Amino acid sequence: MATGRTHRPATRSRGIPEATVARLPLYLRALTALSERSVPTVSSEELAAAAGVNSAKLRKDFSYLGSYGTRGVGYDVEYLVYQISRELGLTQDWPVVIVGIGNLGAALANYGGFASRGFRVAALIDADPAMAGKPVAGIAVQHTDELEKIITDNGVSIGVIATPAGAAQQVCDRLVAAGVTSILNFAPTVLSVPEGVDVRKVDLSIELQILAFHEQRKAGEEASSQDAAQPVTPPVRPAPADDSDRKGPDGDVPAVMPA
Amino acid sequence: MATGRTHRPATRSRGIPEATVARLPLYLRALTALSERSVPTVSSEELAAAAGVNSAKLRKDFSYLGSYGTRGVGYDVEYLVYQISRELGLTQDWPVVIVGIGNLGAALANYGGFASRGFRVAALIDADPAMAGKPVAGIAVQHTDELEKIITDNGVSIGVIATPAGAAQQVCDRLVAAGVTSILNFAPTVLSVPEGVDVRKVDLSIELQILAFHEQRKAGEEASSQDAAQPVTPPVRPAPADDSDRKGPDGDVPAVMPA
DNA sequence: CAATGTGAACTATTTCACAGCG
DNA sequence: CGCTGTGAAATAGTTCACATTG
Repeated sequence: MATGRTHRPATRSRGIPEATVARLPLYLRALTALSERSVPTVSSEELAAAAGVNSAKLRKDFSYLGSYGTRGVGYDVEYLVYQISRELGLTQDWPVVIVGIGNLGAALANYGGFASRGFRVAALIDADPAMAGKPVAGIAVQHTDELEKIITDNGVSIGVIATPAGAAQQVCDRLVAAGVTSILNFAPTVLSVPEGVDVRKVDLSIELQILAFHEQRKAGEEASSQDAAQPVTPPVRPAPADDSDRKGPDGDVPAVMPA
Repeated sequence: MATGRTHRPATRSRGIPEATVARLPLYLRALTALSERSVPTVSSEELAAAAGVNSAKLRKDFSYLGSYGTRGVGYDVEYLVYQISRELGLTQDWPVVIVGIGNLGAALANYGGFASRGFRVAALIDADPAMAGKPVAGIAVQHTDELEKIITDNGVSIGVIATPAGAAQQVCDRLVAAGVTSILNFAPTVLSVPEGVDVRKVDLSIELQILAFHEQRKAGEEASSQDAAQPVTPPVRPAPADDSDRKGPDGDVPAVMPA
């Protein structure tokens, strides 16, 4: 350390903060809806409401892209759709492969929003020989053996992994070796990839667990202590010298419960 | 402003930062894997590597839960599994309903990770009368008419929306009215919910677009300008007085490009 | 004069670096 | 002596509030 720049800056991309990038698709979707209703212009207030953010944030976000609004008027819908699309790289075609055509993979292949903006399902790949040749969403599934060739031939740079967790890292490695540099991972595993490869994950059970956390809190606000049964293994302190040494998160209240 | 506390603090939950909460499921998964391999203890370094974060962050995260480690040794795997499970509310049973049993809904219903930790699919609900009674993942699909009754009878507080975008808000409203206070939304729409209801969204096309953004940047680093064809509508400036007024994001360089 | 664009203030999150404990 | 737990520093992200402008 101490060498000035750390391992990887990686946070801002081209001056555009990551948090902003993550919201651009949201704005784009709202704008597309307006465009379809032939709305010519929107104010930051209106668009922000449609995208579910507040207007100051939206204006700040847009300010990173440039000055695309008109003071006193708002933003030209069509123009902004184009600008954001371009910024996101959606004015070009992205061939995508989906690996793992189980329930989820098939659902993804059938998902309309896939094809809509710039993305095109170039191939469906599965390890099961029995799947090979079967059409899913109008595309014949190909065997994993073909993976490298498919990637190369189609110039695929984005791969979607919808395999079981056990196969994900291996598939990932092969995708990366074949030239894929962006991966969307639906398998419940942490993928390790070389520098320069982006991974985003979509994880149902993580999302549910986060909801459960907040849900539990809500319940706890009404009835202070625990309520439901505890069907899970009881808490056994590993091997402390004493017994009354657990330090709670707030302050230093010992193991004794007040209520 | 000036009134001290703003509209809603909402950020920290019970002293635990939201960012930390979002990582707890990751730690839990890594710990569970260690537990299955009968590993008794882990250091923050090892666990962090398994979870794909850095060790300082992990230790800080755990510090919000309490002091559950042993200096010089590390963390007791079993004990930590329990503590995190409890913190996340996974020591209780969460009945969940899935609304919209299309490709995606079926995939979710079949997803093993669902049932694994604390979550139980209480019902599958679909608006298509033809689906009613059909078994998906071993559970008979019920019609939307039953929604309210199902929620009430099963004490469901978490709902998963896997309907088409057009139906999502309506379904959401009904879920909330029936008592659901946490929603996991797979439909590509912004849901509006009353205060006190949590919504998390999982959105394939947003994730892809974020990847495309970074992918485009990578390509741009090698060949400076654009490369592929532009099959989308050209950029037409709405109605400015002049023509050379676009202000780029960086500094105040006019429309003229140097290279 | 309504609505953008943006410095400045504030809040959240990450990272550093090291004291302190088992 | 190795590893946790944590203040303090650094970075990132959000919100305020208002000058500016079409």
